[in-house]
This record gives sequence, C-alpha cells and structure tokens, in this order.
Amino acid sequence: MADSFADKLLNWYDKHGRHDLPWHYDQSAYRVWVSEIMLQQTQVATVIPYFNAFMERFPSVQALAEAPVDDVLSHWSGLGYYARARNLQKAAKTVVEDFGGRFPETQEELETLTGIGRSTAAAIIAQAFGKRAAILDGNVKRVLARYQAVPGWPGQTAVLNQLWQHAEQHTPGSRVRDYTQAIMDLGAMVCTRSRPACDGCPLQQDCTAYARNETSLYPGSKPKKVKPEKTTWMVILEDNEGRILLERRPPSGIWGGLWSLPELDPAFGSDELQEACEQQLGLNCGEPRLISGFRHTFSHYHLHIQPARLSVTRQEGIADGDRLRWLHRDEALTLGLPAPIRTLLTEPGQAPLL
DNA sequence: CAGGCGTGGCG
DNA sequence: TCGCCAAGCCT
Repeated sequence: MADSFADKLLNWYDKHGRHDLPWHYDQSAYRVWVSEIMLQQTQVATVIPYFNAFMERFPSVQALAEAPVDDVLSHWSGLGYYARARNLQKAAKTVVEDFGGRFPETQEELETLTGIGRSTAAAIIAQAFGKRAAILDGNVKRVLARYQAVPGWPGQTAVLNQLWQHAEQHTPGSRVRDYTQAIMDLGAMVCTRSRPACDGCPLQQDCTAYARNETSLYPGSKPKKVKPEKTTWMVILEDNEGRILLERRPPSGIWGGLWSLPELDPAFGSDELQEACEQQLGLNCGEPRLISGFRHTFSHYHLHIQPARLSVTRQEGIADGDRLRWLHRDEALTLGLPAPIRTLLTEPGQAPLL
C-alpha cells in the first residue's frame, strides 16, 4: 500500500519544496556526491557558493582526481571539516582508477569510498540513480523522531537504529528523488529544531509529538560536555621583501593539510618570543609586536590565539619547501587556509598592543 | 562506543 | 557574549 506519509510529503514538496538548488540542475552522481559531502554538518546557504566554485574548478571526477591537493583544499578553505576534502579527492582517485571513472551504483560499493557512509550512499543512489534508498541525515532524524515520538539522543545506537527503521519504512518505491529532497526540505523549512512551523506541516495530523504538544522534546539532545580551553602563539614572520612564513599542518588532526602560521608554545612569555623564533626556526628576528588575541571555537575545544608580528632580517636554514614557505599576502590567500588565519591575514593590522 | 573533526548563524 | 548545533564519517 502506498505510504500516506510519502504521499502527503510529496504533495507538500510539489508546492513548497526547494526545486532549484545548484545541485538539482544536473543530478549526475559526481555533482550529487560533492554536494552531499559538502552538506555534511553544514547548512545549505553556506554550501552554495563553495559548490559552485568547486564545480567550476573541478567539473568532473577526473578533474578532481588529477588536481593538486592544495587546489582542493583551497576550494574547501573556510568550509571546515577538512578531512572531507582530503577524503573526497581520495575517493575520486578510487573512482577513476578502480571503477573506470564511473560511480558504483550499489550501497555496498559506494560505502567503500572514503567519506561515504550509509546515509550519503543512500542519497547518491536515490538522487543520482533514482533507485530506492533510505537516507537518515539530521533533518530526517528530527522529522522522524517527532513523527514517531522516538525518545533519546540519536547519537545512541539504539535510537539511531529505530530511526533507520522508520526511515526505511517510509521511503517509497517511486518518486524517490523527490521524496529524498522532500523530507530534507521539510526538516530544514518546517520541522526546524526550534519553533517548528507545525501549522504548515503536511504531517501534522499524524505527528505523535505534535499531538502531545511535545515537539521540543524530540529529538533528544546530546549530553553536553565542557570544551577544554587551549592557548597558542601564532607568529606572523615577515621578511624584508614583505613575505610571510607559512607552515603546512600535519596531514591529520585539526586543520589537516592546510597552511597556517607557525605556532609557539604558550609557555613562552612575550619577552621570550624573539629568541624562541630564532632558535626554533633559525631566523634572525626583530622585536615582537603583539596583535589583539582572540578565541576560536572548534567542535571540541576553544583555542585562544595570541598573534604576534616579527620582522625577519635574516633567514638561515629555512628553504621554501613542502612544509615551510615564504609567501606574499595575496599568494598566501590563494592557499587552503583555516578561517581565522585567513581573517588574520586579510584584516590589515588590527590594533598593535605593543 | 566515544571522541576527533570547523565554521557561522542564531536564540 | 556564549552555548548550541547543522544534509556525518572515520578511527
């Protein structure tokens, strides 16, 4: 029997859904895939300009596979969760080398590609290939948790399994493309986290949470933890030709593979910075000039960044290379930079404190 | 299973 | 100003 859940949702989608997102115009597996990766933990409005620029630069999976990794990261700069970009290119190489440039069309094979999990694989199958597959992203979790009044935080396996079961149950055999977009649109536009617009919801009369006037209880919230506070010096070392020293971050960990400023142990006092730079980097530096510090928050900790400017009069033992590079400001800004570093290099001086 | 992994908007 | 959290996946 046709699921009335899907029918109601599709009727609503035809009138009120989003039909003109950039990745809707040409739903090739490549475009759907890139959009799905960008959309992981990231809102549509943020993704749109990144998606358009990315497609312009990497129009095919082949183009992505053969691009320098710095190009890929520079197009991800500011979007966050940079492992997504590294995994994206790794998967592109796999598609080209192991699958002859054609995306696999089964859930199982798609999930072998790094960065593609159960929900992303299903989204590709439904949206690119038009085959039945159930997705379960944050929007769908919220819609289903309320509709079925599923208690608990979806991060718990038992809760997640129940939600997957409901997701599978409601996914129709026809119009899967539209259904997949429809349930995400409902979650994003109507069944929002706070103050859901239940009066405009096509599922209102069958929604358990609504009937109980308890929409705010679903889905259960994540147990909160205190984020640790960390501190670091970041040094803007500028040589006599106006070039700045940048350092590539290790391939994994925070800001993995991006270009950032050299960091120094926060245990150094401002009066020890000059010597620390000379010793650790083999430079001859002038007096440090402190710039206003600021706090940057990651998903799992706070980082207090204390920047300092030092002029460099002599460079010894520092060659342009894979890890350290002297670059002019505008050259630096073309690289994959972490968001706060881009800001730091873009905004002219800030007020010097010392 | 729990923790790592960004950033910007919003209440 | 601050905590929460958004189209998750990997280790």
